[in-house]
Amino acid sequence: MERMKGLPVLPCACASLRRASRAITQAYDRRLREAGLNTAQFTLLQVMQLAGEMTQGNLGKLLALDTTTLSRTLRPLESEGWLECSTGGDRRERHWRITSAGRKVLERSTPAWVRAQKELGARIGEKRLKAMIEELAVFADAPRPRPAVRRAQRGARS
Amino acid sequence: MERMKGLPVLPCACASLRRASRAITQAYDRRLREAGLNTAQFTLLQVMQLAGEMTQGNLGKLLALDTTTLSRTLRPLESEGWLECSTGGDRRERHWRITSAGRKVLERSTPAWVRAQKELGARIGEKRLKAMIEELAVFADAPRPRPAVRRAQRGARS
DNA sequence: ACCTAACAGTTGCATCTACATATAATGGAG
DNA sequence: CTCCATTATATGTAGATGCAACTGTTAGGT
Repeated sequence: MERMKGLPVLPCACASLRRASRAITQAYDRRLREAGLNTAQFTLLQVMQLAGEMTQGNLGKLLALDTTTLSRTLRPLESEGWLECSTGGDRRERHWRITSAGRKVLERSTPAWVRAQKELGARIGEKRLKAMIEELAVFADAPRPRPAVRRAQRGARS
Repeated sequence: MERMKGLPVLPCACASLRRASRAITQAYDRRLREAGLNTAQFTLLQVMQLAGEMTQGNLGKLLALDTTTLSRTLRPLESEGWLECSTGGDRRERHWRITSAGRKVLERSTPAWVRAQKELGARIGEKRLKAMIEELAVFADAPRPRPAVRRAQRGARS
């Protein structure tokens, strides 16, 4: 009674997630493209706007993104002058924040994002969309990056 | 009452999906790595096993993957002898199917996949995981690739 | 039969993503 | 204070992903 047909349910949770992620990303990218951004860039700006200053590592944890990935995806945004960074007391850390230019780009592209999200909400149902968003946060949090195993990896045992 | 803390809910459905997708993919990849595969490859084998022979285009629709992506991700699997393809009556099409070698690799790696999925189910709850998988199929289907707009794109109007 | 639009897949190019490894900075044990 | 494990980030390398543009094939209208 929900849908006559559609894509088959995949047995693998990960494949299901990746498929949906690709499908939705394509839809959002098409909208955001009008604003000259892709989803990854828009997300970084939006999150930095909401979260304020953050270290690169914490941003990675927040987005479940490898720090090494951020090293490269943040650089273009810095070059554009949308984000900036400075070192804190700990000189290893990079503290990132959005600039006023970045806020301007974010504002300018937000209507495209709203449109994408509204279109999705219209198809799925706003309530259902909201439920999904909240559930996804739980899933993103579920697989902790293995607290064990890591340290004894190459620690000189000899 | 659900969880004391965890990752914050993101406002963007797409960002939520992408974050969860990255997090879960990393977990599955760690398990599948023991078997010498990554999630994308395992998914292709698993789907081809379940779906039987398919054209590249239909496989793309099934997985919400661009055909051009499949052109490249399928090639290594063909080189390994895990998938094979032939042209049908329509000589444009490539009909793909899993080989017996592919089935063997799939069988060999399935325990690692089961372990990853079990671990996720243990954290989230089996019921909740199942519900999520089903809901994700609906989401993957939601954003049809805009039937209109496309054809009149570069059609010689002059 | 012919012509043209639509279609299936490939290739060029760009970005995202992550693991292994390297470098620099910190902090705790002695 | 010195040494070494840990931490934060960068770089090398490699795969996934998609769009634009291209080639070859099919089908429909004339």
